[in-house]
Amino acid sequence: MEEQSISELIKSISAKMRTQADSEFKKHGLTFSQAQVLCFIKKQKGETTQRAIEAYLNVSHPTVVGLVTRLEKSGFVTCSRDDVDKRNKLVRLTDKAASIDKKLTKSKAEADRHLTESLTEKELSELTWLLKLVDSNL
Amino acid sequence: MEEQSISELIKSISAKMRTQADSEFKKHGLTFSQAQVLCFIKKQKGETTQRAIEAYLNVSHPTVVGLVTRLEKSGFVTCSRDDVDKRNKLVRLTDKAASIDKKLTKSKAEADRHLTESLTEKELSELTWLLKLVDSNL
DNA sequence: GTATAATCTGTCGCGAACTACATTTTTAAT
DNA sequence: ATTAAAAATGTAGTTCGCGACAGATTATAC
Repeated sequence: MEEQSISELIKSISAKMRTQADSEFKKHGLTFSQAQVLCFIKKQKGETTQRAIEAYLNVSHPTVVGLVTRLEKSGFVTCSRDDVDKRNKLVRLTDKAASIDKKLTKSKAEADRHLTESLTEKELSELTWLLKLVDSNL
Repeated sequence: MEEQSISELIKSISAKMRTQADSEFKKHGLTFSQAQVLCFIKKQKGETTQRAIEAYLNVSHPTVVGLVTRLEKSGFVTCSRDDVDKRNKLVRLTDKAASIDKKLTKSKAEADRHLTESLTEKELSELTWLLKLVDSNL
């Protein structure tokens, strides 16, 4: 209980956060990771490649394959080959995904709010800055 | 790239950290989570229950079942029923686990060091304090 | 003392993440 | 132009994490 290392702390927070976020996104038939993907595609104006998702999420490519496959199966995206560069797989939002976009943004904000509700504005910006520093050096 | 929320930051750091830690512990035939379990049992003087592991790691009980099962299979722990309270499953370190104990502690410290090498002492203690605050309010 | 509730463990099915290996396509080198 | 390297995706197999449900044991309430 008492002596938790920084690695263990981050792991613990991350796990709890994901569990709560998953439960929040379950309303829409999504997980936190899947919602991240949808929001990213939206930012890319509705179309992107798996490689770009991989770079954004900082995960390995087999992970992205799994995410996109499940999103396609549940009707949130459609996929096709890029005719210009056939290595690329284009991933596009469906109307179904576009229609819940605002709710997703709201749920994401809610997840963040819940995570940091015990912090003051100053503490939050301090924490954000420190985390970005750690992240950029990994 | 630019606007990463705090939830996404923590997720990203946690994933990278775990990947690097897993690779560090691979030398001993272990994962980061498994090493956490072994270190906890050691702190409990070599014997504990699954329930205690669950509380320490902050994970669900099916997760612990899996961890303990795999640790047993690879010979780091042995299990038996508690005769006093037959609901409890006692988990004990084997000689094999005890013999690498110091190396594990070292590897854990190394994982932490790597995670925070970009921070000053002051920043590190500030970060630790903030993370503990967030964790305790989840 | 018996019924009820709480506790601990187990199983099932799933999502997400990894590594390692393979395939296809494009780019670069010579 | 051929060959070699790089890039994007796919597959197989493993671990870790979850929720939901079930079983066995202990504690509690009455």
